[in-house]
Amino acid sequence: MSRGNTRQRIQDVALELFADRGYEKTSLREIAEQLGVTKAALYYHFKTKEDLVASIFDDYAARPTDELIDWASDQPTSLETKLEILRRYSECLSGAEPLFRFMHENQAALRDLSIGERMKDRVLTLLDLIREEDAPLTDQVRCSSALFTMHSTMFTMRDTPFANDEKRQAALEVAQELVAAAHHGDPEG
Amino acid sequence: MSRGNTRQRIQDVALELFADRGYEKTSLREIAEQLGVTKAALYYHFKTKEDLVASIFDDYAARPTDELIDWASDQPTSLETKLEILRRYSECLSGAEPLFRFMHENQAALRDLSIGERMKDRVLTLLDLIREEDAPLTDQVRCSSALFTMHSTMFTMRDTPFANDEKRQAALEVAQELVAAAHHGDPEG
DNA sequence: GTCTATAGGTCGATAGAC
DNA sequence: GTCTATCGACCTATAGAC
Repeated sequence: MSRGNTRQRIQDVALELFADRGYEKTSLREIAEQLGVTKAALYYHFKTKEDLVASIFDDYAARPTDELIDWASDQPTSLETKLEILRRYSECLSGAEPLFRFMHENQAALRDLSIGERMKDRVLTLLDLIREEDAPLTDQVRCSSALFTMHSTMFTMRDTPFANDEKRQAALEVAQELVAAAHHGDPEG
Repeated sequence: MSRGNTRQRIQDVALELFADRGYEKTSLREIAEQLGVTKAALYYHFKTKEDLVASIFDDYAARPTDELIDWASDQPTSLETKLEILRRYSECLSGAEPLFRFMHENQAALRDLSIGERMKDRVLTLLDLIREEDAPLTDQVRCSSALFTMHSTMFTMRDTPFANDEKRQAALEVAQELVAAAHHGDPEG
């Protein structure tokens, strides 16, 4: 039962409950109960509730996203690079779907926590990498819509007859199309 | 000070706090304090906290959206109709921007409340009106992305040098473009 | 319509035993 | 590492006076 992986077991149970019921409605008592331990045991591994949720963010979202940003920063700012950024970001998302859904649905709750600001920083950095600074407003909307499309498609259309990977692929396609349209001006050609 | 408009003053202050600090973090005590009354006075006008937030939703979001849906249901399902639906929905959004932002950022908190389900119903109805049922997945993503683009553009890009109406117009343009692409198949022509 | 007062409960967090 | 026991703060909601 209780080996050296307790820390990660706490993270997993916490994420499941956070994503399912929301951050504020999930109490440390519930997390502890589901694990078969007490609240005090949680406090041995994590200093605070915020510390717990931040550690989940670090391990499952911040690290992969930072790697992507690091890679992208060394690339030329061509359309191909942008499309590849989207493709890799799509992979980040699918590797941590419950976490991203959780962050998406709990923006208000996370706003004052460090994780809210840190996630926002990363999305804005990605946005800077795929859009052109002096592009017209419509093109900027296309780029931010591209990122938002990938974010939201995983959570909406949940009761469609399509598989998750199909949806992710379709969202990526639409996102790439939006960025391509923003890259060389008018999509109608 | 206390005339017959107390009910709406409560709604306004509540919405402001809900949008600013989040639903769960806003207590009835705070709302009452900001109004210069006590919690008990709030309970005279609204049976519960959920009742209060539902009344705001009814007055500022449900009613305008239902009118739009009623109108749209009597129209032919042409591309022109769809584009007009988006245009009118954009107006709904701009007429109740703080409320929609609040709902967007507090999905997890509102999920178990009636308002969560009721908003979702309306968005799905709108989605049904602008997409084709047997369209390929990519086109369905385009349509849901169109709605999401309008939703999100008001809240993201908050520190851009563009005015709110400009952004709303740009979001509408991109949304219409997405639905047009979904309507007659391939956007590349 | 608004008040005071409080019931009845949950929360995050800590101290200290084992 | 995990436990029991508890603290102080805060919450929604209600009862009843004015």
